[in-house]
Amino acid sequence: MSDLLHHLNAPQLQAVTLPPVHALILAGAGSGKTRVLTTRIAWLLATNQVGPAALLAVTFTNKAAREMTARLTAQVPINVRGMWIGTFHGLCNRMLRAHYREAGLPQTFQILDSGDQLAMVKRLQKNLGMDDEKYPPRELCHFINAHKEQGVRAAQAEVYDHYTQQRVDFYAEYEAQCNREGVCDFAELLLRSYELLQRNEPLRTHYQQRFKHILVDEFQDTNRLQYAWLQLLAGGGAKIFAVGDDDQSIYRFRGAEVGNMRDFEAQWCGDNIIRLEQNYRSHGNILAAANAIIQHNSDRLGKNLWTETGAGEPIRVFEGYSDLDEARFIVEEIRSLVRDGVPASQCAVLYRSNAQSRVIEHELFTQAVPYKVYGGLRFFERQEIKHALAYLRLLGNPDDDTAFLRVVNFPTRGIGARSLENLQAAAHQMNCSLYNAAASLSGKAAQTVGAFVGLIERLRNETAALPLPEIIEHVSEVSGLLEHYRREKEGQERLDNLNELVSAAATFIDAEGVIGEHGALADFLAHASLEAGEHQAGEGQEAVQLMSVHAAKGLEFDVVFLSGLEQGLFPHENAVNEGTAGLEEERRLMYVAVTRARQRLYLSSAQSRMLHGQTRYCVPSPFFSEIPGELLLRLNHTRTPYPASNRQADTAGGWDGSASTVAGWRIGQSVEHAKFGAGVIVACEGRGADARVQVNFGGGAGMKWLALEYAKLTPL
DNA sequence: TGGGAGTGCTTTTTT
DNA sequence: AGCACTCCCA
Repeated sequence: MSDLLHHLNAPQLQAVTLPPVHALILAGAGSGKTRVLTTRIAWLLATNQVGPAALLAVTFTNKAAREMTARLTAQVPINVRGMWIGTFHGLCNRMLRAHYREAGLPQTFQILDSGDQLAMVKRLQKNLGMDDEKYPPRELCHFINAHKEQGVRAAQAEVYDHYTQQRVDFYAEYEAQCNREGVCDFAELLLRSYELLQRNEPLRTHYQQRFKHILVDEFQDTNRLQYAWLQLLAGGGAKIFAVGDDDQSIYRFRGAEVGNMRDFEAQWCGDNIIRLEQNYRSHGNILAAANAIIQHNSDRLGKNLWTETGAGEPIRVFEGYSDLDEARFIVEEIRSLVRDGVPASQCAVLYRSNAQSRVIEHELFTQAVPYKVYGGLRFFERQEIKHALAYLRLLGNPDDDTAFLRVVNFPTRGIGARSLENLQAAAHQMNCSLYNAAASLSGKAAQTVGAFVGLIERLRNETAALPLPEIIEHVSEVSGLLEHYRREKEGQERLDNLNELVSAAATFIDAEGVIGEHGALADFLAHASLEAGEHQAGEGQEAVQLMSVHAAKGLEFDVVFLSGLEQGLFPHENAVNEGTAGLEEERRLMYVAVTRARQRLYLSSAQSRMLHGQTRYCVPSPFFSEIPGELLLRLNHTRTPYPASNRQADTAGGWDGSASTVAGWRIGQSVEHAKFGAGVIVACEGRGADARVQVNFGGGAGMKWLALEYAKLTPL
């Protein structure tokens, strides 16, 4: 037990050993947040205050949940299998599986991932004859999800004009269709679990009495519904131990409400606020920069990171002539760092948007530096995997129209669009699933679709007694999936992945044991939806790590390159257009990025950048000026420009009629305007009296078109 | 049915 | 520029 608490600092110790009270732990970057959370759990168990069943610990990602479980197992000799440790979605899924009847769900209900949801929306839209240009499917998905995340059902949704009326009506249709098919989207898992607890008094009392301690990770990322769910569960006296950092709230765009922290502070936790401000990760200069940046935000709960480590190196700043030049600089630095013994995997290149990775990847590739890119397609999102899973879903739940349509004609079985239209019409009329409507078809479609239904029936019978991995093998073979990919020219990788799916199922069985009386299939499918699997990147390998700033949250590296620090890119212009709230979130993102670095931080920008197929001329990010100058070491202009011949140089008179010079002004030139201040010319147009230039004045005035005849510009 | 051409979009992302 | 998606034709 003393071992448990031995290495904690004073505030950490205080947090870990709090009596049973609601508490908010404000944990700065690198302050030992996860450690405090798991040690708190371990301490509660080790001191016999509660048993494992009385604890609920919730995270946002499966990775975080796994890490917590692993650390806990190392700290206390306890079987964590029965404990409620998991993601919000995972725990809600667990609750709904356990009480599917009370929740009004079929026992084998399937989970729609975002892609499935989008497909469902498109299909429904078509069936309802809804204009998909006026009502873009993605926007409808967002509309539905946003409502669910606010706890609002279609019946309660506010309608203020025809446009919302249409969307609310659609939301109602969507709900009805999900219920017919017996499927839940992600937000539905949460909302339905919440409603179940709210409406079902015995169940609510059961869980309220069972859980004595509720521990929440990354509390700043909770949305309204998640917060309400926690409050409901804690309604019977359980104590909420919430760990979070309002300065690292970077998911506002997907519904996270930092306001939950304030509310929790005001309504729940009273004076039980503990700040973890000692940082064990970064050198002093890096922390000083981070603190200086975040101080420009308003309405913070307030926190100041400090470290016992020395100031360390200055922050290196580089301004490239172009994105290519910037990339070349980064890769040269990395090569020299690696020569000096820094592991490549301890070098990370971060960027605001994924599109920026291309140039850097290209340069790394050219210089033969191994690298890994995070982000992109994940295992369970691959086409061949989704196909195989669709067959499996149909075995468990034939009413799953999304799965039905995905594979009814894959591999091709001569079932064309006409047949499917007829089938959908029939299903609509009979108010039943496509699968069940198949029998009512006539003509050729009756044969082809009938054969497909026969195939599914046959597969279901043949696999009834098989273990899960063998079910998957059998279904992949008999459905023709394997044969299809064997014939395909580039099919080997897909075959490998299907093999991998079989292994994944075997691993799953071993790890989880067979849960649920209906066998492992439904559990495995839920697992596949809830945990889409690893991104391509493999951790720990000797490769430079490339990722977006968002993806870097929670990670740390010896050396961090933060690239593309330009007005409009970081902070992103879309965010800036959202006003102060948008800009402040960008600033938090900047804060997250900076605090990823342990020893050395590079901040780089480019004067011109290829974006959406066009060269853009850029002004350095306003975030530069928020860092005290004495922390910075400017490396600019110590090198010669990257040879222009390596990319076509700007020549006067663009092919599309635009110009790169006009009346003596040229793109890229720095200018000063009496009213707007300093800026850079980013575009030229017209001639004579019509001559205009577009100038980027950065944070102050933004982009402006100026008529040269009137505007008073002076070269800088 | 499948591929080739044409069109439009483009911040961040977990479950 | 690059990618996803749609549409149309052989």
